[in-house]
Amino acid sequence: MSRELAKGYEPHDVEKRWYAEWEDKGYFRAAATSDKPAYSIVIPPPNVTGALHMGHALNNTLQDILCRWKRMQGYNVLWMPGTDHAGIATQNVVERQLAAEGKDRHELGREAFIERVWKWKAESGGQIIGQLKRLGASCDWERERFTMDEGLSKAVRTVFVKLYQDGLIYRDNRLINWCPRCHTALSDIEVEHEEKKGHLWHIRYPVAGEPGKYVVVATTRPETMLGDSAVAVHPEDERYQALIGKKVILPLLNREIPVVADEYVDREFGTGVVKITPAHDFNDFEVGLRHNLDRINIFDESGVINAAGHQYEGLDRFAARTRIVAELEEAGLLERINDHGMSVGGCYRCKTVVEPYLSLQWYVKVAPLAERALQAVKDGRTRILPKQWENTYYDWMENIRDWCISRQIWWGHRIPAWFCDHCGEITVAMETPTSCAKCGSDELRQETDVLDTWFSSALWPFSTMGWPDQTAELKTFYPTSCLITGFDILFFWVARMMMMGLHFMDEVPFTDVYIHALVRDAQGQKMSKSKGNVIDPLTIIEQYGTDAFRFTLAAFAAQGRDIKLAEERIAGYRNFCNKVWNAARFTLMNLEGFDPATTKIEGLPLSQGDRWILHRLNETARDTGKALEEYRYNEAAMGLYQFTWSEFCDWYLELSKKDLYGDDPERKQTTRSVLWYTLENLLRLLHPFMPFITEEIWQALPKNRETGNGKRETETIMYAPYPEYCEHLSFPEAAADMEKVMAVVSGIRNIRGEMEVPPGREIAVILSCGSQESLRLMKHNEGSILGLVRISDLAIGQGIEKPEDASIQVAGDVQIYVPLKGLVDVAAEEERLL
RNA sequence: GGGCGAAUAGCUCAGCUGGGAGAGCGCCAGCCUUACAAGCUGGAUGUCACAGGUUCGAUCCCUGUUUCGCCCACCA
Repeated sequence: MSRELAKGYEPHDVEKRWYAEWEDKGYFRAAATSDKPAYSIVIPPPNVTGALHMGHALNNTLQDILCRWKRMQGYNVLWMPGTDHAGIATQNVVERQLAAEGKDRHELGREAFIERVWKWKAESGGQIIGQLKRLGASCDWERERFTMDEGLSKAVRTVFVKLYQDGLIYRDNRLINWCPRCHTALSDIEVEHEEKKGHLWHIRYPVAGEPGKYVVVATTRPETMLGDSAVAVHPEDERYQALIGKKVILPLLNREIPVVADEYVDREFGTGVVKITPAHDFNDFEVGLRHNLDRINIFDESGVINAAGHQYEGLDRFAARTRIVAELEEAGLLERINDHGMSVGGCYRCKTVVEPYLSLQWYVKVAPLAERALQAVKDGRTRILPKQWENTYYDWMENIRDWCISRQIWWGHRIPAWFCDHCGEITVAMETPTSCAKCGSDELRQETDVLDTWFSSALWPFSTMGWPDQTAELKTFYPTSCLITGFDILFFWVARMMMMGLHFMDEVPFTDVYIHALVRDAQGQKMSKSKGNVIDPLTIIEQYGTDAFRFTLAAFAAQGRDIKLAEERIAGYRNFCNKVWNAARFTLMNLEGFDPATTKIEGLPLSQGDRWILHRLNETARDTGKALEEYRYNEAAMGLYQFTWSEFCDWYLELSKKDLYGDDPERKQTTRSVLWYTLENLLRLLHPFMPFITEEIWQALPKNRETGNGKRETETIMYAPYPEYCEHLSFPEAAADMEKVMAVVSGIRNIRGEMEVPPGREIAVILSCGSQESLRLMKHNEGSILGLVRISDLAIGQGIEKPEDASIQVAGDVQIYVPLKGLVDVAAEEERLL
């Protein structure tokens, strides 16, 4: 029995009701083993600390569309959900809370702090999961994982131990990027470079033993001079030949440092003399290696000058700069200051300016891993779409440097390495060793560092499926079918999953990678809290409904282009939802007592209009599927929009009234069948995009009783088969004719106005054929009703300027009938009017 | 310094393998028409950034220019 639908679509109640139902019934569940073909996607795990933002909304809408579509196509779909422990980010959140209580983590101690983070996670972490549900995400929630849960921790330890044994993990004391606020090392890609205005200070370094003589060095960071252990010139620079091998006096500290010759120096830049600070500059570090220079670390872990800076000890690095510049000037050693643009690196978590910092860290030797990851894409075993991202991927993989994986924070996977204080042996093992394997001492202490968050997420495609155990899930769902993500984590995540997947599973982690755009505001600005231009997806959902929002995102998701989200567009698709809703109401009103089982489309006496809409439905199904195959979400969405509104609603529903309200029972029944069939299939096509409204209407549609006890093949539209192109419902000639009808009706509109149109609500346009002229337009349609227009279509008040305006040149053979009031002879009308 | 992308109606954007310039919103005019005023009907609006080239034909392909945006890079 059909249910009464409310006059306008009210999303909130519908969304809540159906999501609960789907979840209760276990419709999102994937089977570990199944006869059906497998389709799998792993979610890019959002940070536990996260709240749903536009990026998530887009990313997960696109994934959900694919999952729902594949499920309807009969696949055994696994959408693996979960969250990331987000080391630094999460630690920062909890540290801020502590700060608000006037405490810091060191007061608590490591264990208590970690406990506190877990407590926080239990209480308020994972709100994003609830928000994903609001979005309609059809993840298999029963499988939800966390990058620090027991299974994933085991996977992380296994990988670490194996890589260590393979010689792919090592420790080294070198310069890394250090965040003086987070107090941890960062990998190269965790540093965000920004062009900033700075200065180039030209400083005089007196030559030792030659009073009055000095060389001028140019630097953007005068405070680092405290750590200078040389100045360098180019070996072939004629100006400075005499200087090479001599010593200069480091101003302020009055330390003698050598002048070295190194090809690294650019003669053209500045004065051609460079101060060398091996402990605080990546280039200088290399120069220092070549010339065996001291590495003088002048900062503590907060970027405050340490004892090596003598009289400046205790000064923050920027305060030190100010003071050093002032003192140099006082001493007459500051020659000049130039404005100078430069790029400054900031911590990707807290934006603090990072410091090149000398320290002992753990690294992954990535070159061998990268080679395979590179090859897999070149071979096409993994496709990256849009294709232009392949180059970016290649470029990065080809120039990749070793990955610093240790972090000096507490929240994360603690590195499974133990140091023996007696013999210095390092034991790397799955479980805590009881004694040193080398000297037998039981005084072992575990490494305090934890792993980079991205280390555990690199394992996500297989760790979530139970690896290192050989599970049925791995067998069924690995490699995954597709990964959908933003380009911002191509290096952080995608590239590393490729490396780890190939190394540990010997197979790529996914066959397709679809890179989507960034969501910006309507002006094209990146959304950020500081700019105050953030649009909250949940506010949008409240206001317009999830389906409208999802449809908007899909319609905007053109490949390779950022999305500038304009709120008016969302309103437009909210209207579209309402249009679908009302088309359904109209259909339902006319389907009283209709049983789809009794009237199969095949074999019905279809009118031209029937054939046309069935043909267009058929084409739309074909086009939508094809667009989705190619990740052309916007084309799929736009095609459905056009079909629904401009064809089904604007034309077919109007045409159908003639038959539905007419007195030909056969026509009426056929029309009801076509209406039902078209709407039912349209709902299925729309379902991946608009899951809620389509389920609500689908449930209200008359059920096919053929399957027994009034039930459908499936209880939910989620598992109703996705429409495919059917050869026998292809009526190209009907489509061609209908286009002509539309053209003719438009033509008739041109002669309205000066026609006397009797009162009444509708008229039918009937075309009969006779002459050659009309045959050209209407040859298959003798005597049939081709179009129905409302009386208001024939608006009064607009005349014809010239005969060509009446594009009904065949008017002599065309008659307009007004069913309620009799017949208007167009030929006569035209005669009269023109 | 390399690399990538974009420039189409007032606004936000489609336009995939050269031949019709399009959508939504906004604007103007008219409609409370029993599916829908979150709607219906009609209307106005464009040197498709600029300059060359290829072609019977270019928004689309090629070259160059300009303007924006992004990514990567160790020139102090």
